[in-house]
Amino acid sequence: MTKSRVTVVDIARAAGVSKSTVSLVLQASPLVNEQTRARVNAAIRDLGYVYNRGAANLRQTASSKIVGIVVNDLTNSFFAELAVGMDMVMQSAGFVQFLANTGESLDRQREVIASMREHGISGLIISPARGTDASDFKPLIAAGVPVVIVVRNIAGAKVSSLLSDNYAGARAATEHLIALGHRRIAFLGGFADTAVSADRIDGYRDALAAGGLAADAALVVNSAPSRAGGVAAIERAMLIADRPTAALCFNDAVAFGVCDGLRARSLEPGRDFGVVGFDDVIEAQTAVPALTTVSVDPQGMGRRAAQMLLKQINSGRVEAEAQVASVRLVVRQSCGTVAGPWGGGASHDTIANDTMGTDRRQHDRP
Amino acid sequence: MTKSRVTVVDIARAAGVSKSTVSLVLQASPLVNEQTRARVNAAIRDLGYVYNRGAANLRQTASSKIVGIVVNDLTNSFFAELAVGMDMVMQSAGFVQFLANTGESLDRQREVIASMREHGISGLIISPARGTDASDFKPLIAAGVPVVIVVRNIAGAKVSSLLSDNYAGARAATEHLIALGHRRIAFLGGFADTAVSADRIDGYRDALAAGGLAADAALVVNSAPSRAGGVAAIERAMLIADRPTAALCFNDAVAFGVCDGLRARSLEPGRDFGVVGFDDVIEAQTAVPALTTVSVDPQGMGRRAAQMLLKQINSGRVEAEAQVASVRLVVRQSCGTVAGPWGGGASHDTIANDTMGTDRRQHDRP
DNA sequence: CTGTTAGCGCTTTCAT
DNA sequence: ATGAAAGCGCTAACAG
Repeated sequence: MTKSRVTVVDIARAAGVSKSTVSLVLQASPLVNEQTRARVNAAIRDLGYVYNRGAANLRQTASSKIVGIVVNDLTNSFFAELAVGMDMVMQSAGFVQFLANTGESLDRQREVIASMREHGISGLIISPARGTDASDFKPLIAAGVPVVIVVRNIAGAKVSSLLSDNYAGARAATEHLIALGHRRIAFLGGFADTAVSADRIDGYRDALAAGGLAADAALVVNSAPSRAGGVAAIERAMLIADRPTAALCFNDAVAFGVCDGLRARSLEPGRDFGVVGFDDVIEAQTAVPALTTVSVDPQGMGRRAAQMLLKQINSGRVEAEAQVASVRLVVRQSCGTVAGPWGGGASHDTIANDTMGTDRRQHDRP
Repeated sequence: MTKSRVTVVDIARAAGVSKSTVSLVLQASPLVNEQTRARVNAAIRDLGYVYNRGAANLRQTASSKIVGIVVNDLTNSFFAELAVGMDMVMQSAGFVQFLANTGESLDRQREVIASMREHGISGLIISPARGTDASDFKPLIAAGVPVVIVVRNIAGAKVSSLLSDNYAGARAATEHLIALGHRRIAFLGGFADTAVSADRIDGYRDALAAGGLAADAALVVNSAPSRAGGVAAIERAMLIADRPTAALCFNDAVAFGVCDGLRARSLEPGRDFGVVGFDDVIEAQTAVPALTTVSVDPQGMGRRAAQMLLKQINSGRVEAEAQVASVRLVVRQSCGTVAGPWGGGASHDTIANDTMGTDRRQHDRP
């Protein structure tokens, strides 16, 4: 019963005009008579016509209004927020987005990128899985498809990237803990083989050194960057003979886990033990009042990445512009029961509002 | 420098065959000689050919290997997990997915669905924004595009749906609190105008009635279904003259907020005050040991919804099958410091493992 | 302002 | 087992 498919020619016939006129109406061309336009639009409504972008795209030289977004762990609120930020600007720009989660699998990542290419994406934003190689983006950029790498840096990839200032954030956080009088400060969570982790640990170490504190390798404990990982990490950290009194956590999930673990030992995070999280998520800002975090505003970062991509798509130039997202240390006012030597002070105080360096080189598109 | 675009005809020329043969190779047809196939594949590799699914789809009668996923709040971990579950089965099935976040905006939802249709999705999974009307899906189903509604029921929509058993979950949770000796039990968080909220409140009320407890309207307090909302809700609840001693929370985010709020008043959730959350998220399972939750396994639900959709896409029939996802009450072992009259017992104990009703009616596709 | 004509890259009979 | 030709739904010249 349902007609096979309503096409331009159907509506052309119904409106008593030719396909081309219909096409012009569809593109809101000013070259068409008001009367005809009205008749055509009526026919479109009556017949329930839906525009076929696939066909249009085949003919047109313009790009496809589709972008791809690939993330390594959508389960992590940080990436969910990031995706939401991208979604906002992409929707506003009339784009629709493929979204794929790799779960850190390089195979899935490769498949998914290939698939997106076959579907004609005109740009890609990716937070690469661990172990991603710069060469994985070669074909894309060779084909003139702009790519924006976010969150994790890929050395040697000649594409745009947007990274948070992990070194500065970790350093500021550690200095904050030192200023509060802590001498045994742990770095908890995350895997050592990522650039993100390396940068944060560098910042942490340099702050310790600058503060005249020795770096004890035992105080750096790896774990999954999850809440469960945080619980495990703090438990291992507390086994050390000379226990830490504070910790910088790889991310917020780890920090939450550390808080859980502390409470299980009757320690109050913020009073008895200093905790600083990383990769702050919006909602968390109202949630754990005693927790200090290094905030990177994931939604804002997502929006910015999306804008970087759109700029390239619209200009037709693929660039390799490295941007660093600013990062700020947020110290929350401790609430009610929690009060002690630290954390009782400023509310949402910005300690460091950091760099936003820009280093651009661009190559023209062929 | 980069060639305009490599097409089948280019690789046909390079391999010394015709387009049709190349097409056969691409479809892994057995009708083609091993030798030719090899030459063609070599050419494909050499020229860096990428298959154009848009063009293929235009000619082909088959469906598009693209599905749409629309959620109302990706910021909520529940939906992020749901999306991850869907992503898994869609990727495995060789599909790629559009994902859009509506943020409860009906306008955005309409735009996004229209846009996805124009791009030729062959199916849609949607967690509808508040206020979505059944008629919004009419055009889709009229066109033979299968739709699966998840999480929130839309009365009168003649499409498949997958909902969790909110009534049974809320009822079991409330009965659990009653069994622990609570007499003043609040229902915290969520907006009254959603079916989800209504069902949960019904389960809560019926459990109270069955337990011989009066339903005090003051004990039901609405708030945003977020962590911040939970803090607000518990604060309002504690203003009541005859205070509650326990609460069933609209979702996990609210429950976390309630815990935050309790701690701010020096109350320990689980010992001093009974808290039950809803919409349990995987990671949370290891995270808040003292919290009882009604678990709906969002990833599993996402996988199941995706399978429902794929079944319809592959069979070419659009059905209207209502499924109810099972729900279970999980009581976690209280940890360390927390010990008291309740919650000190079983770990991950399944109190209610509920219905999985299935009611199917199907209409043939035109 | 509107109609004609010619493809975009692919699949698909139908011949060979 | 392979080739020739037609056409999917649309846009882009170019005529009128």
